[in-house]
Amino acid sequence: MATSTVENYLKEILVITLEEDVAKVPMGQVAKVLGVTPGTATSMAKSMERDGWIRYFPRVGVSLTKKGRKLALSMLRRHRLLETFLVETLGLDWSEIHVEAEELEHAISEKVLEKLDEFLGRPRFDPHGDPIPSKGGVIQQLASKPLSEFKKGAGVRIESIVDQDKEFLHFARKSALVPGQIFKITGKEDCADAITLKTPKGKILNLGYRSAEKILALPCEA
Amino acid sequence: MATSTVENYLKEILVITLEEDVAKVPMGQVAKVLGVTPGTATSMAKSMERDGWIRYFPRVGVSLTKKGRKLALSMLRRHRLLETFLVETLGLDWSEIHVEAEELEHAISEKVLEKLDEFLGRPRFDPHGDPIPSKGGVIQQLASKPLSEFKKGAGVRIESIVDQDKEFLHFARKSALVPGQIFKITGKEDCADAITLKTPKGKILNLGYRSAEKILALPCEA
DNA sequence: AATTATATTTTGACTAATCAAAATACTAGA
DNA sequence: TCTAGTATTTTGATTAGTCAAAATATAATT
Repeated sequence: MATSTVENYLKEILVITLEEDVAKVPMGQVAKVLGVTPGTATSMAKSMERDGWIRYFPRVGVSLTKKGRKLALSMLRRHRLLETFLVETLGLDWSEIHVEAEELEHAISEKVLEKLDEFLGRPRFDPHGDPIPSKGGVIQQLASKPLSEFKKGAGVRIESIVDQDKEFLHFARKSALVPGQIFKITGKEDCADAITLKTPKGKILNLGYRSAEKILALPCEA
Repeated sequence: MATSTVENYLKEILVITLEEDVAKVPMGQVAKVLGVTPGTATSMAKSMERDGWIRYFPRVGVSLTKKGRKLALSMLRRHRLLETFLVETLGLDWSEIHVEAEELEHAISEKVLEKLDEFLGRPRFDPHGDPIPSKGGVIQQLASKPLSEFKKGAGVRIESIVDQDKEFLHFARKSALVPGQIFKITGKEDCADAITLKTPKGKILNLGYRSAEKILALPCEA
């Protein structure tokens, strides 16, 4: 049985490998996303390797074993289903759900999760637009990319917001930068580090690259 | 901030003081309900006293401080609201909800709890019939009533014995008719003026109405 | 290649929670 | 009152998870 600390480590390692498409995650990064000192991450890596959750390559990083990946996917499923529940059923604010789900995901049993999934109508995407892994651990990977990588004139549909920062999420929602929303990229100035978006209704929006990188989108008809 | 272990100790101490109407709970009982060794309960008592959750009287027992009682009531509220949710909304089986709520109660925030309460229509009793403490920490005590007034099939928990007659008290104790004891009413014959009770262990007990009127009980799960 | 900077690991220490088993205090019966 | 039995506390040890700071390895720069 994994402790909830172990569950957190596994989930974060999975998210990094999915997002950055790397095989091994360096210890520094593990320490950073989990908010612990590097030494702590190293000692956790050792005990998690001892228990068969991960493989640990000294001075290089860690990767998930089959067993570890399975649990990590289960945690991601819990997290995203809970976020969906918190928004859809309880009406919580978008910006609050991450923290709440972070706690609940360790306490909810497989049985309750299944009931919840059924109650929610077996959703396949969470409120951020991120895919919810199936019960069997299959996760649908989207070929979405940051807004900053689209060309001028392209039509895009927002898929997800990468950043979990409360203020940024709040701003995003205020600006209709939410999953499913469609925009046209009307301007792109590399020198000015700025992108201009336009909604189908004609509303104009300006974003810096720093922000545009945090918003993933798929190409679509404008 | 209390750890979830501390939350569990507080909640169990509260439940005992409510059910048995005592001021101090002996360490042996604390150890038993929490499933730990007596030594563990003692050392927890000391550290919880240090942190102001309880008062610890060596060789006697513990009682809740104002701060401890407040948190204990909040835990009881969480627990009972969650049980209600699990039964009413997700349709879990009655026999499963306790264990599930036991885990979730430590992970759910005040904010989510309020939303859940609202979603459930602010219920005042949980599926077992136990009262749900209000947000402000007020718990409605159920008015107990004589055994003779329950219906056949009801689950009851003995609250008190009205009669002070020595012989009757002796008989009551021999028959396990003591506060806290749980029975199911398996038979009720108005004509024969008789009630049949059954303990969880299957022991059968017959009482006449004259006696049944002297025993006060609360509804509870059988 | 030598030096500097950065990332990682080690070491030693700490807290919370637990157990087993020995020691102690209390209680009830003879 | 003395003793036997029960309840409680102590003691010493263990595990998980953490930090700070020193030590070490690797990478980058001159």
